[in-house]
Amino acid sequence: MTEVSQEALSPELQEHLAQIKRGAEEVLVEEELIEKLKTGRSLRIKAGFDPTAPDLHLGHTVLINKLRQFQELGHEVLFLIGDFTGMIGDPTGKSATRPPLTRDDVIENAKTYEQQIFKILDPEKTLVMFNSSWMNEMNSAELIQLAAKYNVARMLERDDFNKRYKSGQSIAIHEFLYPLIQGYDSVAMKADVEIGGTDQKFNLLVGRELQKHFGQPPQTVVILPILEGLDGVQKMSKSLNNYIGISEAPDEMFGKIMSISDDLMWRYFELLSFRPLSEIEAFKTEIEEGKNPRDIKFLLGEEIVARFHSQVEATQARENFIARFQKGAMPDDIPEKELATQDGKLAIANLLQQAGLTQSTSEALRMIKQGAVKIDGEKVSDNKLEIVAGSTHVFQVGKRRFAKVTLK
RNA sequence: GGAGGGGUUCCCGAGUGGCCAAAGGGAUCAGACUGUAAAUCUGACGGCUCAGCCUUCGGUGGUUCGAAUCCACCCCCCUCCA
Repeated sequence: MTEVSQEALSPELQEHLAQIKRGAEEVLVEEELIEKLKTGRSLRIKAGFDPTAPDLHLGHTVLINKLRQFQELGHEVLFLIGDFTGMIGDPTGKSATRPPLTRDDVIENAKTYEQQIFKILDPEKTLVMFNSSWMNEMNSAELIQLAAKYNVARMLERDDFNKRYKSGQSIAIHEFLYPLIQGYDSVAMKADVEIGGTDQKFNLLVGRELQKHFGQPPQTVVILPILEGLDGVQKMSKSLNNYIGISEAPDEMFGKIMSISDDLMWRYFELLSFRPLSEIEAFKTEIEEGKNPRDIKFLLGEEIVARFHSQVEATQARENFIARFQKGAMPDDIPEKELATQDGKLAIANLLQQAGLTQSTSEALRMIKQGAVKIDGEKVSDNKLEIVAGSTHVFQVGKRRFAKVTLK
């Protein structure tokens, strides 16, 4: 192994490299990356995204944050939407073949992506691409030639293929094509660097192999960890409902960050904050010396809200949080509803259900029994209470569900 | 084509004729407490005109006073053999 002497690097390059490595699980191969950086040219940074899930959450932004860092260092981001590979679906073992998206769907989803990613990325240095634009041009003979460049034994190195093969579960032939095509994308895009999560490691490495076959220098692979969801255990995902969406309202976003455990907060700081690592270490020290972790969590919440909304809204979100949960105040943006009555009155349980505060009248009755229901701040204990028409009150279920209801 | 295993309430998963709206765990929600929508503890967790009633255990149809549990057919998933 040729050891690259760190001393040979200029301080500027060292800083450059340190930034790229921040939070990254692995950089393969670092020496090659250094060589590329030394040339001083703007590198082509690839990252691939699924065409079906344009609703980004903070988990996705770990990757996007890294892309932004590259942009700040003067490189160009190639944001790839895998509309062709989306037809296959990355093999997970259980997902069936996905319904194909129409051209319009793809364009629509791409727009949604742009709206969201440009809150983080610089549009001037971002190129949005679609892999259908070269894959639709490829004919069967070419596809077979592509397939000939890889072999079954190497494919079976991939962990999930390996497990399924050993345990006798089926692997459809087309599933082998997914890593191949993703790898070929790197060839078509002439990527210098590709970024992906740990679950993508195998696919990213296939890209390197294929580039070599096609006479290109292999891309450097930067592997980022997968962000845990609000529960702190499973990965952040929409289907597990443990996510924070980047287009959520400021109060909601702030509240969700406050709901993560004190332990998980550090993980979020590491992967989501743009603060220097030294500052984050200082926070830890402060807490050890007796500072309330809540106050540090406030800083994280504000930073994230400010990124996707604004500093003003972030400050407001923090103040709202303090007012609502520490002082028990009502929010100032209570949704207003009008409900009709049959005979001039409405039972409390039905009202709560119709106002959307509970899913069913049964749930409403349970909530009353548990002491969770308030009218204008007064706790309700009578589950047969009737509200007369012509009145307006603020109804509350728990600490977070409010509605101002006018009965007609 | 043959043999076998399985489909239970949001998820996992018990339950082989009445004691089953269905154990247990997870998720979720609420209450208490607090330093926060952390942690911890307690409770709730199909629906309704709610001490009662109604609808659920892949689907349809049976047997029975009574079925998630038994029978028939059908649909779907998995494993092994060919």
